[in-house]
Amino acid sequence: MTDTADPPRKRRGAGRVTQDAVARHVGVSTMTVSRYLNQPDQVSDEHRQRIAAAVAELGYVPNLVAGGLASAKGKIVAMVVPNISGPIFADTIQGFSDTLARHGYQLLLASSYFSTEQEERAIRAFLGWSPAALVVTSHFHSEATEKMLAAADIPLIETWDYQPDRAPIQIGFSHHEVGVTGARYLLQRGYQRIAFVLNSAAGDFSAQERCAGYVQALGEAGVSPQIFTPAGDLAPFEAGKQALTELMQRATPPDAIFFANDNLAAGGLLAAQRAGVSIPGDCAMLGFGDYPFAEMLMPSLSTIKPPALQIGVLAAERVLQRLGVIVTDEVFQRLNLLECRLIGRESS
Amino acid sequence: MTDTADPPRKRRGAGRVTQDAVARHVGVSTMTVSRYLNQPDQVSDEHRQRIAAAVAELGYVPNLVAGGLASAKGKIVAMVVPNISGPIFADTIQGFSDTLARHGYQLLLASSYFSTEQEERAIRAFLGWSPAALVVTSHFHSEATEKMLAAADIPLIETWDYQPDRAPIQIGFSHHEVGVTGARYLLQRGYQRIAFVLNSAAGDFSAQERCAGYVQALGEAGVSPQIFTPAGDLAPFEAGKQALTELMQRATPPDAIFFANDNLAAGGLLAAQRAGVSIPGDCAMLGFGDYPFAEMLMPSLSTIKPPALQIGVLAAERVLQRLGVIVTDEVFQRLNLLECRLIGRESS
DNA sequence: TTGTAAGCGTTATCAC
DNA sequence: GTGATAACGCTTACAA
Repeated sequence: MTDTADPPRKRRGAGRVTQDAVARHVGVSTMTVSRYLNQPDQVSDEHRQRIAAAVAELGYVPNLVAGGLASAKGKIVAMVVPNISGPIFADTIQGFSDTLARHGYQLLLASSYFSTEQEERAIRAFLGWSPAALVVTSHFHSEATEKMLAAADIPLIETWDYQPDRAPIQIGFSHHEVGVTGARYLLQRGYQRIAFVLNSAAGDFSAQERCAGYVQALGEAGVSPQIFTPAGDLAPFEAGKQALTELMQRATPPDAIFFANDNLAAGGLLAAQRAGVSIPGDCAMLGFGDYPFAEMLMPSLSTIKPPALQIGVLAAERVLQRLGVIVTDEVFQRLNLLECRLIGRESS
Repeated sequence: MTDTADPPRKRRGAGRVTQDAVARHVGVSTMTVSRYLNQPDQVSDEHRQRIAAAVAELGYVPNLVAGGLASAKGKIVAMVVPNISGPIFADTIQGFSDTLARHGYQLLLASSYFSTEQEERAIRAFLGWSPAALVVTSHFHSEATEKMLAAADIPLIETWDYQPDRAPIQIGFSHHEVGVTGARYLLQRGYQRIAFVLNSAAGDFSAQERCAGYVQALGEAGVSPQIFTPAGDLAPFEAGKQALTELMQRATPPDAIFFANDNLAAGGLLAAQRAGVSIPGDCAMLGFGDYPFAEMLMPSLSTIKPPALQIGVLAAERVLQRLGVIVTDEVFQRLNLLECRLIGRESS
């Protein structure tokens, strides 16, 4: 005998196969089935096999909502990124999601479009699902968000940023260092009049940090910086065109340009070709981001590649460590400073 | 007086502010608070205001997990895509996520990498969260997946595909039509020897459908097709280079090439420049996808743009309609055939 | 190793 | 318009 009686028809969860159904099918209590699912070691061999068979036969799918409510912690992790499309964060999301999935955790995702208000809305909604952890981008949040995060008491990770003084887990790189690296690279290759082109989006603080690094490196080499700020209302690609055109018309045009990102650089490259400026002969170019098209341009674009995928993977690993899903011997690393990689191509 | 007594210290949900706390703070029952949240119309003005104040003061965040368990339907929608990064699906995810968020629904996301097995795993995990709806890519699923989906009894949407005969909601476009459109466009512009370059990834059935459309259109015009199949182990960009090199060495080289996607075309473009083949003078080029770099290439790439963002937005809208969140007068559209747009640029 | 009992925080139902 | 009560399906705590 396996089954006992028809379960009385209930009002809600219409016909869903429950743990209880499996338990009765096998002839054990629901706790044994629950243990089979969560701590199989504590279940006898015989029960393990019979429960496995029943699960398959009945097509039982554990109700994670009920489990989450009972245990006050669901196997779900929430992430807020500025945007999903766009060349920057997609790899981070991908790495994060895949690593989580491998360990049975699911990803709850929303985008903020660099608005702390939208971020706040997303986080408020997320917290309702009692996620096991929360991952955000950068350290810039609204006051209400900070309050919620403090009250939530779950692992919090800030990515694409590195603020050692802040409490959350930090996973990112130094934009300042990127500026230094790029500038030194151009200096080493013999360029003397190196300009920096800022992003047209005024809110891009990271770009300004990269610029500061550039200024420092040039200062150390005794070279005077030359910063170009595009009109704020232009799309980056157009802003890059504008920058190149205006810079090359100056009395002493630069012999190298460090663009705040690859979109700007691509615009610059195109404008250069149209204007008959030889790259890198007349002027070298360096971007940031290693967007997918960087190697497809003519000439291919030298750039600095941020560890986008690695940030996502590491964020997931730190989350899983904090949750005890992954166990390591090492001390837990709250601060994770990753490195960018300079990729020299034809444009420099 | 507002508060009554300290809530007894419970074992689990450590210190979380509950609906009950809000109710006691105001002096009503939890049901009134619940109604305030879900059907505010049924709550008196006075209570509405006092509850609103209490919610703000206490920092109450509704526990959606508990709500989901009680009502057997959470405000969460699950989506499986082949990949998150990559130029194809990111826009769809973005549009889907944003539209959902605007209506208070959250996105649960996973990627399948075109593996029905991984898709099955993701869907199994998702169903545990009783999502309000499920969105997948294409109609190709494992048997077990089909069974689960049938049993789940929630709105199911298949995107980036269009199979009128299948039961789920369909949102996509006709790849065959894309092939026809592209070929006719090239014919109209006077090209006579038009080649088609397939994708190097053998599993790309959509590309083969586009190719079939190309063959049909050429047949109707009395032109014989010329299909090039790259080596299967090459990355698309490299495959494109190979294709161009070999095609241009033939006795009668093509005067136009229709590439299965923009990555292939970009490779072809680069190889052409290196080989001194003038584009579009010696040979025109047409791609598919309108990847971000298409307009940045030299010459800029003519291509066919799929409605990626629109697919995502429409998927969300259909979900929300089916759930009754959005109400329209029109009859519900189960079949949604969208159109691609041909973007003529310098390469043709 | 297994079972019993008591919640987890919300909503459906029905009564007032 | 409001409230009492009983689920929702699972896990924690404790007992055997």
